[in-house]
Amino acid sequence: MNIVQEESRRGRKKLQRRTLLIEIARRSIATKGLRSLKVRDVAEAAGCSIGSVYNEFGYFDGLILTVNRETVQALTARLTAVPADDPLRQLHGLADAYLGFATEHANLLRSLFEHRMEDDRPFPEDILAMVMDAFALMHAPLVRLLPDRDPDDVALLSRMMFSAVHGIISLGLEERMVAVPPEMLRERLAQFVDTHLAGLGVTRGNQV
Amino acid sequence: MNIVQEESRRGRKKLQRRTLLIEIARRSIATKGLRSLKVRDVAEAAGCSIGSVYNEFGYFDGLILTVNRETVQALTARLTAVPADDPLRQLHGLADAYLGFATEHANLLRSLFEHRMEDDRPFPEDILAMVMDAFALMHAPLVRLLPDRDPDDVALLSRMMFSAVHGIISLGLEERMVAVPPEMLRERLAQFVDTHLAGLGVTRGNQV
DNA sequence: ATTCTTCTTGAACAATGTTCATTTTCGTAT
DNA sequence: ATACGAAAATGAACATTGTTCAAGAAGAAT
Repeated sequence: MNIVQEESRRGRKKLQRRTLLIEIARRSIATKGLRSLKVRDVAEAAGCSIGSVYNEFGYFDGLILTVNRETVQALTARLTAVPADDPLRQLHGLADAYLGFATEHANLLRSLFEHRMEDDRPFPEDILAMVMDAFALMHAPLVRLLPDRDPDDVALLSRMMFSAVHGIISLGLEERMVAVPPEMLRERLAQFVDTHLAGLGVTRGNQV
Repeated sequence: MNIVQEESRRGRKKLQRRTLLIEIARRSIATKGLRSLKVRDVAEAAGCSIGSVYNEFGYFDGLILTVNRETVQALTARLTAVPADDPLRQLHGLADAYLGFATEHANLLRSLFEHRMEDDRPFPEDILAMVMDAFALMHAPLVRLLPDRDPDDVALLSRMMFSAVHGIISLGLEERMVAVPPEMLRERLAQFVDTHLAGLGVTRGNQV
């Protein structure tokens, strides 16, 4: 048998269906939320048996984790697409990009952060690492804005800032507990970033 | 029959068991997480039938919601216990109290924020209101620190600040995706509050 | 064509939420 | 005290959903 899956006929079909399953699951999570995702629904929608889902992902959580993995990737792609020319604008761009992604894919993002493993199965390392990396994207522009600070300090600072942004957005987007009215969220977020930067001693025109 | 439940013998027993059920559920959530809470476990631990749980709470989510309701109450109690003498110290106290509660009751707090209703049953209004109230507790001290600002502005500001704190803490406490190392969390949080206040133009000694 | 490997299937099982007819409990009226 | 009836408790039965696996189908290798 060929090692490379894409080259064998069998492998192509398998991969094709794997993609289909993921796509179906993602769509379901995005529209109806993680809680109403069911194996049988996914299998039926994909036109295959329940067992095939298990062949492909091992256990049902595996499918969810795969969707989540791709969610971080999509998020990261969006965040890294933010122009890095001006560090201050980049920070705002990052916050804004996160807000945009969270708005458009609220349920997917929730699935990423709220999904708990069954029993005490370990949470996949790679997803963890990817989320960390995404949250570290504020590091580079902050370093440029704060050249005199201890780098370790800035590293923590950037993750804190991103965590704060995450908190504001994730609570702000909950229609349930509207911490901040959605319309205002965008500008408020920008204001928040500015305020915090001001607190860090960064004033407009301070960048390298 | 007596209207007041506490006064009838039957009512006393009923209430007693209700309390027991809640206590068992809370303990289970706190130690093993929301996902592994099962009706049968709760019923068995309480020494009653499954049906009784349903008699008491209507549906299983009802029990969870009751626990969550009491979680917000406990959180609020802890937050309102923070001394209000000095507004700056109060803000730090609130952030610290939240961190303390989140550390001691990580799973309970997660249950509060992560629990999703089945299908599209509406999220209980009262819990929502209580969470909002808790998040508004930074309002009073901020008003004192920023007497010249538009009150509506300060209202939003306070909820944003609390949301930010929430984000930092909830991500920081996830062992899964350690955004900030736990040991440092406390001092970093204080630093965050200070930085943000500085950005708002508040310097030490600025309070009324 | 034959054989071997791999994948697919879906029935069966297991775990869990939910219902409800029956039984039990218990306050109240006689 | 007894009988009656409302309220509560019960748990078997059911519904839903995750999981397994023996048997069969499909594809690759020779």
